[in-house]
Amino acid sequence: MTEIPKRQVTLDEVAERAGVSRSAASRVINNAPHVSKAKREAVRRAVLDLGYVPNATARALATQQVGAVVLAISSDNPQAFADPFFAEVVVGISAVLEETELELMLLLATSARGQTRLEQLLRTRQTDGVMLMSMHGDDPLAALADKAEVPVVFGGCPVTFEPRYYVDADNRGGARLATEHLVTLGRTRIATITGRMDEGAGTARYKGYQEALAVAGLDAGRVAHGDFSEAGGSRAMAELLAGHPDLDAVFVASDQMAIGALRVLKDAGRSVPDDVAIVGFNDVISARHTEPPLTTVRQPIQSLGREMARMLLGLIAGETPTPLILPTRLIKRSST
Amino acid sequence: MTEIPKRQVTLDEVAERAGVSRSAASRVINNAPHVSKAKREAVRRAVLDLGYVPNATARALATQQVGAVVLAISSDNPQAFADPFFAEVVVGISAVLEETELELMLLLATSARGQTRLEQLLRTRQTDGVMLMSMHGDDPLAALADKAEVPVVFGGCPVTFEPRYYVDADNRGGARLATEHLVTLGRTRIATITGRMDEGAGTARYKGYQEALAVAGLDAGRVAHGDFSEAGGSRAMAELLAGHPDLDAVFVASDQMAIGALRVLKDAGRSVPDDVAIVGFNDVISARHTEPPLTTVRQPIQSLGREMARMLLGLIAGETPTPLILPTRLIKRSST
DNA sequence: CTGAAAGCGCTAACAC
DNA sequence: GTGTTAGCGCTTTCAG
Repeated sequence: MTEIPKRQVTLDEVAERAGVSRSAASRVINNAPHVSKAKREAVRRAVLDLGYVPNATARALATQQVGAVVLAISSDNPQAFADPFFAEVVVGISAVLEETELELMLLLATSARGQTRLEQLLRTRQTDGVMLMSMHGDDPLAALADKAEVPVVFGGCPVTFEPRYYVDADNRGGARLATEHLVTLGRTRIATITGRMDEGAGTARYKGYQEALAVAGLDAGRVAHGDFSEAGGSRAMAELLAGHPDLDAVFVASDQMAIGALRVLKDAGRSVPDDVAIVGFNDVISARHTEPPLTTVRQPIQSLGREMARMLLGLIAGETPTPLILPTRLIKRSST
Repeated sequence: MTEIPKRQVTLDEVAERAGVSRSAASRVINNAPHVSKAKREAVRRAVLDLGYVPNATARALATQQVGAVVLAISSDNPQAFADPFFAEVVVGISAVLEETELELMLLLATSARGQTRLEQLLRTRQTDGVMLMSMHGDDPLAALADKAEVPVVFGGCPVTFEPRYYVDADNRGGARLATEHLVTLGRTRIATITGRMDEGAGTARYKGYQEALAVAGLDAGRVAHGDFSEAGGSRAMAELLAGHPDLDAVFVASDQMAIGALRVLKDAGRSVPDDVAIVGFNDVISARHTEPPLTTVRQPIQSLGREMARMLLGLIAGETPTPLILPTRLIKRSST
């Protein structure tokens, strides 16, 4: 570990030390052509000796490229980000970005302040690109983002429109998978607890449920709406039990809600899976530890992050990527 | 929503539009003194008309302040960040930063590349400050960070040294609380599953366990080491059962590990809490859904994030904060 | 109170 | 292959 230089070492110092002009030094550092081998070496040594690291800000100002992209979560609820889901997305994004020179900035746009910040980010190109996850349907920022000059990739597809660039999990397919599984098991009175219907994931999963039942010729009328939260799942399950006491299976649009539903079922004296079979969605860690362990649909969350980052990189490089739908698959455990 | 200006609007344009000099415009925007009320107004209007937003990069170059701080997670395991713990920390940090002009950059320094990046960040003041969570004990970066010119706040206290500035949860106190609770319940053969002993949280919790047993005059010899993971918890529990079959309680240093331990106990035919009482640590969401629900020690994770951010802000402002220990408390559920 | 001028550190045309 | 010269957009002395 070399000593820590007190002040910023400038390119001029490197050039002087190496006995070359500043432009030569600059060329070497950005390994551009038109520099003799000798000077190249001299500059290299000077860089090492002096511990030179280019000033990113100055470079950004000169090149008009910021060197950073932002992951923006636009939500009306500050706690939304606490969902382990995002941590996984971030891991995926970060893995891809680590191989580039780009930094990752995180923007939790929940207050009016944050929203304004995100808006400015989109208007003024203070970032090289943004990955946006918008958590409620009528988010005006989402529409604005899709038209912004700055490259924007959506994580998940908003319910109100289809963005130019996005990557999403196959929510509809996953839901169909889950529901078909219930059908295969011989269940005939299959209910569903939906997620928020103003989120793309919520509507898509509901659609998948309907499709599967239509194909099987079964009634898709046993529906209660939740909000992806555990408490919401409990509420919806109670509602279902009251309105459709005959149900023998439930496709629940998220594991969190399934956990809530499980408790209500238990309190009502219905055994899972004997009386009622349950399938969740997401395969969060706790899905393995419920009683009984939850059959659920797994979506490749880290891949989601990775692909978002890759798509953004492509966009920045001037490519025109096409939207990407990531496959989901059924994880069978004992709740069915 | 005003129209989106195509190009960057510059300060000069604002000045021209307002009919004042650039310096005057600049002063208004940074609300510095020495500007007549009339010009102030004119500039304000021009800003609004043109939709001017200052170029952060240029400003950063001129002021030598980046306008961004970084949260760096230094770890040997890329998956470490997937722990919901971090998501919560980020929520806390973000809440504080939202009230400032500072952006948050996220650096998951897991590969050699990331490590280098973090190192450079510390050497060259390319950031206004860093919050560092170092996930393994002998991290050379941690020591380097503590001596860096850049303001650095630690999240959690490393084992090898005490940083100048850090905020941590009261791990030792929490562990003592948990263990004392077991003592109060009349348990006398109390074992522990520790976390990684190269992390501050691991050693501190172990120390708390030892202290509580010393005070009670009980034997603190029933120890197995885990690594904070669920699988590690299972392994350690099996080891404990083999070596100390007489145990009647276990203080487990994390909920994840407790979940693993619970399963092993169940497989071994020991009932919880009748045969063996269990206390975990962290109060993660899944702790509420284990069978039986887990008694655990809650630490204020979001506060941890908030306080880290506040401390960093103080440091940047030139203050000299003192380290902060956040209180923990026991959450009683049915596993004890 | 006001404006001109000199940078911040780097890149990129442009002539040689 | 080489160095000189303008900037990038903003802040900040410094005279007036």
